[in-house]
Amino acid sequence: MATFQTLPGFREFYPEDLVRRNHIFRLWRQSANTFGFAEYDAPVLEPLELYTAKSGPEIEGQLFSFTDKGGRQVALRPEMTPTVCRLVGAKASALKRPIKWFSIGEFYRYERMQKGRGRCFHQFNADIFGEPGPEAEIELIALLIQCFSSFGLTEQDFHVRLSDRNLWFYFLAALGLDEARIRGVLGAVDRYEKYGDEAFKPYAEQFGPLEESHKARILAFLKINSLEAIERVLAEVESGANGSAAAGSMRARLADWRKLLGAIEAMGLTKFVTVDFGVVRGLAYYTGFVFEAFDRKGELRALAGGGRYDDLVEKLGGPALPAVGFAIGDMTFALLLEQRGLTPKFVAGPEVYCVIGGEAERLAAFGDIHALRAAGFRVDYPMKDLAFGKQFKVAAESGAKVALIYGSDELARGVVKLRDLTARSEVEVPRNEVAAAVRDFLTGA
RNA sequence: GCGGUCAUAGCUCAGUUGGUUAGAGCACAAGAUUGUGAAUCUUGGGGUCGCGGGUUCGAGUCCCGUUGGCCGCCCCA
Repeated sequence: MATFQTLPGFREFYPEDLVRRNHIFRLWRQSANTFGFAEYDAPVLEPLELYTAKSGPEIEGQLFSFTDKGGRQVALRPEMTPTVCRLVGAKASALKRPIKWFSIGEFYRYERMQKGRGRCFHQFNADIFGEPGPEAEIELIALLIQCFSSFGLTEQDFHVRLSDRNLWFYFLAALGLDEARIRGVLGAVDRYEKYGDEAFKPYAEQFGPLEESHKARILAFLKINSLEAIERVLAEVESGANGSAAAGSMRARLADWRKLLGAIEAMGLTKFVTVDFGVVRGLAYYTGFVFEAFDRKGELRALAGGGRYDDLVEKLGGPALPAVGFAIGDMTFALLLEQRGLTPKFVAGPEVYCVIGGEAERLAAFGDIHALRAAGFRVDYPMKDLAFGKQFKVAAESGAKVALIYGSDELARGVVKLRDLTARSEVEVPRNEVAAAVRDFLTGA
């Protein structure tokens, strides 16, 4: 039947699908608003260079990119971060600090579909610009947790894994590794959870095998899961040979950790946060704390990810401006809600359904219908004459709480019957009091 | 880019070693029923059997190709 198919990986939202999507967006937006974040939006189509500048030309293979009629190389946006960096960078000196922004938008990546991943998806993005200290991370991690909790998800359902690329850099530098080797090790750490020792293979191929003592210490560092564990490692580094410079940086960094974890505890959110140095996040532009949200059962791919990217605004042509942000994808998140039975089921139907006798009664009903709608009530009625029995059935199935009955008997007496569709009881009200009676009924008066 | 698996009505699926005009349930619509509800009965609309080719007297069924879905690998901003 379908001559034209939906493009592979793209989604269509029928009304019942859009109900669920809107529910998700509504609570995300509400959470961001309660945290004082301002909403923005931006174009879906951007210059290709916006993405190749940040991630290199290889990225183009994963973009919906093409040349437009003006000869411009363009791409559908695969993420929000470069765009928001441009927006903020362009007006940085005029924006009130702290800059707390969020958006909800659709993104496109030319990829093969998998569970929880398609070629188009929506993301909630929240970012704070201009705040170099952990105060920004505190606010964002709290918001991330709220974006999940507001759906009824608990610490049984998800947690936020928190790590720190700064400490990783200081630590690996103390081992005497140069920057290229450090990035190689971080790549292995990123894959370690999935592949175990295999994860170090690419490093070995590029730089030769890792020294055994180094590897043991790296694996121990990877297993850090608490503030106390960080302190133990710090003591080791301080007693190490070329550790003195790195030890100073690590000691200073520990103050940020205390501030961050202290604030999370004060908010009562400790149960949602897991210190886990196995998280480093793949891309190189993160410069400090990084975090990812996962389902507790570990069945789904990442629900959300974020971290600090202090160099990116400047790299994209703006002023030097520290930044932290995170994004939640809608596909995996919807899967989690589905698994936990937390998706809403009902389309918002009418509150009032009008049962109409015939053409003469229809004209009488129209006056009330329009007045009720103008007063803000959701009102529906059959568009063609139907048997009364059928109309009551439709009224009941519509989800309406109340039916208004416009029959010839009633109108002859100057009244309308108001039927309580739940209790199946009726009262008569004078025609000029219909709006008031409906309001009283629906508000429980 | 690679691999596995699947594709019949809006949905879930039957369909015999290849054999008449491709079926059921649900859903939708009409009627029984121009004044009162989730029931019942009757009836109806809806299919190029994903698409293309091949084998055959004959293909939903067998073969090849292709497109698409799902799952995994690579990747994951």
